[in-house]
Amino acid sequence: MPREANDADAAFARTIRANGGRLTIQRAMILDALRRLPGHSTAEQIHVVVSEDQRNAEMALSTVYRNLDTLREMGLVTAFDGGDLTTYEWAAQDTPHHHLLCNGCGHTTEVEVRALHALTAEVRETHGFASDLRHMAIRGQCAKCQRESEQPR
Amino acid sequence: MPREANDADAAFARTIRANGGRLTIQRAMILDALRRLPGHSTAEQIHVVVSEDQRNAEMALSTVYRNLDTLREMGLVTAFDGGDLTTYEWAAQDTPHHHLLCNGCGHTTEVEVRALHALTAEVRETHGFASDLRHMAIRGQCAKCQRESEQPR
DNA sequence: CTCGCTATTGCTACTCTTCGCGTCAGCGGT
DNA sequence: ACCGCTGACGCGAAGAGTAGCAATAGCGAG
Repeated sequence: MPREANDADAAFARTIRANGGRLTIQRAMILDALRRLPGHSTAEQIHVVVSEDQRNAEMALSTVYRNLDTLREMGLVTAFDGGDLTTYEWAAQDTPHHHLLCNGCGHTTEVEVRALHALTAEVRETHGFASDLRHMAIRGQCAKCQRESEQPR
Repeated sequence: MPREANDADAAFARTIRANGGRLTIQRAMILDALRRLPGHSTAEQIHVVVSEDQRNAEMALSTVYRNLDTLREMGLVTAFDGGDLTTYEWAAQDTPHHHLLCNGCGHTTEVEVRALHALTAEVRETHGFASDLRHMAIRGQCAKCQRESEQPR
């Protein structure tokens, strides 16, 4: 067992307790699955991984959803609703990025946007709101769909 | 019949046809409902309004959803998924605004954010993406939830 | 180590939204 | 004014995600 894992586990437990939560086997298993899965994963995928890892009992799908939501509230997980499925990602290993979501074709592109610092600052000053800009969805029209709608048949 | 209505109807029909769509009675009725309903409305509310207005046949709820989605793709309607229900708004009468969505209490606040111009510009230059910033969701923690998590019990 | 409080789990029922498919009706062309 | 092509409608059912509730199990206190 590498040392990192223990550190991460400890930090995980600390954060959960700090929010008045409990470190259950289910949550530990979800943490594990999230660390194992690269990038965005759906609740269903996480459920499958967790079910394969038969260290303990099976887990209800609703428990997966519930915990992902709880962990998101605690800031340990980021969620992104891409119009179709909702995907989740372990916040610690998440390189901050954003999603360009095309209204036309529904395609999403991951990008990094520098201009968001100004946004964070403005929202904090004017509303005391601490924005979490990981996984923000920016709707609009991608280059391809723009061309198509400008030159109809 | 005021003149505006006819103008709006004509523009509506033009936009729909330009996108290869057809102006059906159902779409006209939804347009009407959206103009009548102030601010954000759910598909269910729109369905109710449309059903009261018995000019024509009833409309299936799935038709309401389908058309709202189609109109959104055409840019005539803006949609916002507030974590619970999805709300829609007639784009023409929509004062551009954004939503601060708290991860903790789930409360949403409508705001206007000036810093978004820079974001639009950056995304257009780097990705050729025409962002539609009406109804953007900004996740984070509201002032109240920040205080609560800083001073636990 | 044991006890008790209460957060969490599993199950099931339910809600919101989308999909598939057969039928209907805009709308462009004759 | 009539035809035909194909987009749109209605209906029924599937899918994703949530809520309610009784039973279970963390975790802090004694």
